[in-house]
Amino acid sequence: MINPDSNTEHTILEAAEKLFLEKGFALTSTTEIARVAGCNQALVHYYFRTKENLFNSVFEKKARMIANGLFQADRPGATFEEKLRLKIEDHFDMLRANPGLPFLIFNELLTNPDRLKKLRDNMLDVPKNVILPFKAELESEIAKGNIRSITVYDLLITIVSLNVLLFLASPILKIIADLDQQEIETLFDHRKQENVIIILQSLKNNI
Amino acid sequence: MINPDSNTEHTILEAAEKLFLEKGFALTSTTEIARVAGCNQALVHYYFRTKENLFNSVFEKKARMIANGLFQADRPGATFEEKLRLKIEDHFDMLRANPGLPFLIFNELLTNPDRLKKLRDNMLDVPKNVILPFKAELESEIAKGNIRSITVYDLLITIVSLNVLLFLASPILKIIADLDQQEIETLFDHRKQENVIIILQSLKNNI
DNA sequence: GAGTAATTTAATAGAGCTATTAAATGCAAA
DNA sequence: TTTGCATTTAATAGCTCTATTAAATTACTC
Repeated sequence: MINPDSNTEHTILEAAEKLFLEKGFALTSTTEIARVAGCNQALVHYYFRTKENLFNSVFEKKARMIANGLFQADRPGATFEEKLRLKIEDHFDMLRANPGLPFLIFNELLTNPDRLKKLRDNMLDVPKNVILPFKAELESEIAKGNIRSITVYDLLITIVSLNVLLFLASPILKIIADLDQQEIETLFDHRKQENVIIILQSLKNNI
Repeated sequence: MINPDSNTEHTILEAAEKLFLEKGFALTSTTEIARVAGCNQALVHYYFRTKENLFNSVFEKKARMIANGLFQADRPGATFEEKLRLKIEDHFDMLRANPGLPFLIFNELLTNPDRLKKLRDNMLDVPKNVILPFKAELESEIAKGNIRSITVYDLLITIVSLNVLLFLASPILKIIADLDQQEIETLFDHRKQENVIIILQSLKNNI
């Protein structure tokens, strides 16, 4: 075929992505990846040499996607409240489109300190590009007395906590509470609005 | 020694607990447990027969602890707000005393469906004993117009999200934001209060 | 169609893991 | 001191996994 973006390579990457997202790095074998991709196990190594390389391809692809999700196009005319609502909802939608991602990230970063340190070094520009502009807007609102005093880091931790834990826990919730896929989707719709309400209400100024 | 609660067995259990909490079931080998416990690898199997048994011993011990944490002694005189505050703080303190627990639970329940189903069957009485009494109080407050309309499940999801994700993410936060242990402890103190504020504010009725 | 390079396969080396076994050691009562 | 039982050790069977290799097959070029 002489590589018109080698279909096999792509198939392997997709199989790996599916399995890594389901079970993490350690519990996924190259043999299983090959089985899902419908090819010989040696081919996985032929295209990616090591399992580690293959994992990094998946991981970096996903990390890039998250980063893109954070660099949202800004809505210039909107009020702060409207901007914040959209930020929360965009973050929520990104997670909903990639529900296995929180598990993968937590699992790998917590069990593999090297990966964590490498990530930190690749992330050095995030504060400047993502956090600082938002920080300025937040502090302006606080100065105007529109919202209570809070750091941008606290607000971010709150958004991430409410949005991420839902997707992390939803496979467990699904079994424990015996929900079908339809009910899970309904829950997601509902929690998206609930998370917005919680955060907006929690910022109100009670002088 | 003829077993005055076999010290070796206990040492192995502690080593296993430490390692399982750090790295989960799959990444912890009985060889490594033996190394940390300072004994021969075969001894791990002599006392617990299988790695699975050993893991269950650790897991059940922790699960029992969590359950005890949920069955709080009630404060009969307190207002609903005060009771809720204490519930959030107790939950937070339990996690703080066992910061590795959320990782262990998520990791094992998400990668091992059997364990999840077994847990569900052991948990059938939790709704009745823990949720229902709280549900009654919550609905009474809503009826009185003291707080906005919300289900007890939403409130619980919010509490768990805010409290759990902090401890799940703190090892990552520690590296990314380059915090020392003192700064982490300060962050925990602060977030405990912040989580209470967020939840109480989010329940306010805005008629 | 021959030749060449890319792709795919089967086979396996080498490492690590769990669990078992048989033998060695420690201890306490008879 | 011997006997019996609990504990500990060394050795290893049997398995799975990653990665490599050499050989086979396919695709493309001339």
